[in-house]
Amino acid sequence: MNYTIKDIAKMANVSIATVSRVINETGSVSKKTEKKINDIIKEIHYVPNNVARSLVKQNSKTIGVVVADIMNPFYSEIIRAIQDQADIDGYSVISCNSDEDMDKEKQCIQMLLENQVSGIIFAGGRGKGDYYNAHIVDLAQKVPVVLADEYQSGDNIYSIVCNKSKGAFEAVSYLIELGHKRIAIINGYQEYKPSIEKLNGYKKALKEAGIPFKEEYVKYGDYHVNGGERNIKELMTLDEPPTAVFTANDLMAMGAIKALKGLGYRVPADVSVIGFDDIMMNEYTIPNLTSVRQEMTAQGQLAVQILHQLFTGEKKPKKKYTIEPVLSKRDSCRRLI
Amino acid sequence: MNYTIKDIAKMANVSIATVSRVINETGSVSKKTEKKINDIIKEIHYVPNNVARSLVKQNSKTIGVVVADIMNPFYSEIIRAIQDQADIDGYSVISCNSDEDMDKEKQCIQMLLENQVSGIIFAGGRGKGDYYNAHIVDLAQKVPVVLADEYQSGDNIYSIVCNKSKGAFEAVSYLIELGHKRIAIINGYQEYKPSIEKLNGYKKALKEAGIPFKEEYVKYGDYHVNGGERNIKELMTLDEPPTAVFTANDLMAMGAIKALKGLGYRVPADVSVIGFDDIMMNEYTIPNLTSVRQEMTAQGQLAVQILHQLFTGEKKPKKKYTIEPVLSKRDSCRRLI
DNA sequence: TTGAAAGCGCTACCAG
DNA sequence: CTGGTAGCGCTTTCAA
Repeated sequence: MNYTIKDIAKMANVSIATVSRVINETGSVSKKTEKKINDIIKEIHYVPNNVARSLVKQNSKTIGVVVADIMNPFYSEIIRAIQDQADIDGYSVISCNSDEDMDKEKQCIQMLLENQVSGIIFAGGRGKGDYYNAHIVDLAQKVPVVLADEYQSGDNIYSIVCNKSKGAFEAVSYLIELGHKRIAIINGYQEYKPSIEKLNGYKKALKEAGIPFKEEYVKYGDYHVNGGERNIKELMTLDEPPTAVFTANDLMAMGAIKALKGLGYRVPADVSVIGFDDIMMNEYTIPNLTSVRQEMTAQGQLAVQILHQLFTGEKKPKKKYTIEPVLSKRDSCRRLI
Repeated sequence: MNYTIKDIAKMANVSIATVSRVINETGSVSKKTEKKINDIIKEIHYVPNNVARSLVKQNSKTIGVVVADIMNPFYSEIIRAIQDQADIDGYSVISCNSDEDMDKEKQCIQMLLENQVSGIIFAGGRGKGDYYNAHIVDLAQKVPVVLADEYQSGDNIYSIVCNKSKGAFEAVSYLIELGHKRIAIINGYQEYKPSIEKLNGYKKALKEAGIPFKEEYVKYGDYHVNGGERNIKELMTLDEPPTAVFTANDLMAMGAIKALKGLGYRVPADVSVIGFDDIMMNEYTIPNLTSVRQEMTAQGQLAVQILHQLFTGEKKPKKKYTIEPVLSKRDSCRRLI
């Protein structure tokens, strides 16, 4: 059986109002009764009922999180950061997976709303354009929304974006610095906003170095290992196969490395590879993958902080935050000899 | 502003009781009023307030999950399975990370209890012995507890364990089958129950094959990459270095592979390596790691099903379920020539 | 410094 | 088939 403040009140011969006061340290209570009540609380291992509290306070102190797939290391890291920051700021988090499926995403949102979450964080993988975001704009009328790794304008919507164009630019510039001129890109879904940005960064780096852009060095994959394998194989059959390749995420980079080794190329001796996202796994692969880091931890923290600022009103958050990418140099790139 | 059943009642000119009836499909309501109410619900996008419902029903339909670290791929997979199954059975899940720290774990539990979770699932990484589990036994008086990948007796506690001894036995037997005789083990924390089981399986396999057990082939690591690296380096300095090594988890296997390559050995040509857990990452490493799979997905599903059976009373769950390990053969082992 | 009481949104029981 | 209402555990206002 679970004790309630009513039980405590009876045991201490005071009213429930007084008990509530000492639990919440609100209002004044005599030292004596305070001690008595606190002793009882300890003795019976009283656990306050957050459900009741949420109901009366009209505030659940709970944050909802929607990600594509919690098993994907990219999202695991964001979720972990969100949970840690939520812990610090005093929120619980309920999370769910959308698998980038519209219906599932709507189901997630419904579940979170039913649970009266105070705000919802969406983390990545939803850049399917305006149509896709229409329901987010609606949602934001009910509850503040934070988009991590994506931008959407609208009332009550806050965005955290990573400068992907710059990330791509730095990655490709680094390859150029290493002496590479035949640099390919295995990009993400074509016409997908992040892909466009990455392509822009890629082109800009080439342009600044005076290297002509070649359409045949541009491929599009599906962010999975297979996409990396398939595309690198095609690239290596070109008359002038690339000596370096930049991929839109790390899994495709791994696929590329795998395929290259299969074809008898050495990485990085023959071909340099650089990925995007910098998932934890990169420290374990062989060779350790050089990658563009999007600071997922910072994004997750910031997402919670934005909501917290909103709830407490202590600070008015910006509508858009930009996180600068960082190049994590490891062992998969080498100077062209 | 959020609508409540009161609003709906007013709009439909009925009592809130009637509205509640159509929402929950309980009690009889005339077709006509039912339609009227349902129309209004749709029109105003009514979202039921689960917090209020939980309070009166004394049942939150929420499950709490405590894992060591959601970023660890081993746990991500369990969490994902838990979330999927919870979705099917109609529960929300609140999860938190303990980092295998006793205080943090207790904090997690407190948070979950405050949120009135109907049951709590602990997933792995807590096999620190009876002392460590004392508070779990207490907890189980308040709420049913499921331990995934661990056993603990006690009232209201349900366990799912993987037969680790058998897993180790099969792994080592497989190496023996491939002709290896000098087989080392890089185990987990010494005196840690899973480590003891794995060592037993290892010994049993050797014994059945008539291969003498050698103490010098037994090492203990910390489940991290470094542990694998350090230990394999020591092993390779032996007069008779092993031709195959079995590690207690996959990260140590990766560390071992990395160190072996650094020392100039080829994997699997010179040394075969086999891991434990079979995390998703294994499909991406080079070579793909052969590993003992613990069916985390099945464990997560089962954990939720146990709770569900308990809540509905439709079936009395067993106190202990055993999941049989499966050897995932990949590319990191080769026949000894 | 304290208590009584209203009420958060909902379910479930009892009457009609 | 429908409505009135008690009450889930708690916070908060108003009085005392």
